[in-house]
Amino acid sequence: MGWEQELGEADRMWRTYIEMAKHLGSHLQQHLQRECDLSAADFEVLVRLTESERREMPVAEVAAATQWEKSRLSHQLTRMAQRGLVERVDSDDRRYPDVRLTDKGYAAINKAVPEHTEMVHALFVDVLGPERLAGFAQACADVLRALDEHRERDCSL
Amino acid sequence: MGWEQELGEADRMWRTYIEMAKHLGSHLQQHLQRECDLSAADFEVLVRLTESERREMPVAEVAAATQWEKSRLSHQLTRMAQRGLVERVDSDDRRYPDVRLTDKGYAAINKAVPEHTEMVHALFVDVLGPERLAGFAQACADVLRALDEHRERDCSL
DNA sequence: TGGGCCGGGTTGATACATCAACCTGAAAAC
DNA sequence: GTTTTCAGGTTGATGTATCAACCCGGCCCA
Repeated sequence: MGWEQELGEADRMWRTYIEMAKHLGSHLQQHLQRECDLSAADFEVLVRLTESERREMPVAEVAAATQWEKSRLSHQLTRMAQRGLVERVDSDDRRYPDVRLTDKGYAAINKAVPEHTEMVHALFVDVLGPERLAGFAQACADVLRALDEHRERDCSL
Repeated sequence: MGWEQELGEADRMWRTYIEMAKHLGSHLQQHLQRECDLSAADFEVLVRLTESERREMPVAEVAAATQWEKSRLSHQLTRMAQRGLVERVDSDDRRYPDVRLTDKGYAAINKAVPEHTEMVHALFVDVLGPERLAGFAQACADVLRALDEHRERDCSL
């Protein structure tokens, strides 16, 4: 043994971040589930669909927006369709069907978004305040950039 | 529609955080899976077990450390036991068995931790630098505190 | 001493994530 | 015009997360 007792400052800060991310995520998720009967996955798909004027878009577009694997999305859409939140509709190219938000799905997301947003503000935005929030977001952006660079290096090997 | 086009600064910053958390988490997870054949859940359990001198502790202690539900932990331990990473051993009180790190589990975690730590430094700690890291961690701690307070209010209703 | 209580653990069912294999039909190649 | 190719979608299998139901052995109490 040995290393695990010798956590430096930086590692403890990393753990603080992990703790925060875990708790914040599960809190928001549980709220969504209990109050709106939506999983985080449901919520994400529904939000993307509202970003289309016609409440309908190609599956590939949802996949691009969510950055999910195609199979994950397909399974998710099957479950959501069974629960009546969305429906698959054929488009001109029969290979690539569209997904449409049903009225039920529309009602669900319109109830969920304001509640979710309120929660995000209460637990995150308002806690940090404008300046610290900006700094925090900048830090996140920097980490994201580092991740992209790292991924590029990995691919070029 | 309407609200979804009117994202304020704060909401875009929230999304930046969500993006970062998602990418960073999945990157670390994939690395762990590919290089060490460990899931994030495996990793967490193994780390907690190394925090005991004897590589062994009561299930309840692991549950407390990870803050997992008892059933989640039980399922996880079953799978890890099947793969030979841990084993359940009876303690004096037959109701509450202990979990012990096997040699295979010990080897796995000793390979994984340094790699994981290196990755965390490369992608997070070193990207932010000492001052910004401290600010970031402080922000996380504040959000955590807000979460705790919020949860208390919820319970007292 | 022999019920019944009770806290912690396990099990089962369902939802979600991931990987690999497969299907499908439009468009390219011939 | 037939064959090939191929991007994108679906399906199945396995691992993981969560909830509810159940089990079990020590403890309390009569």
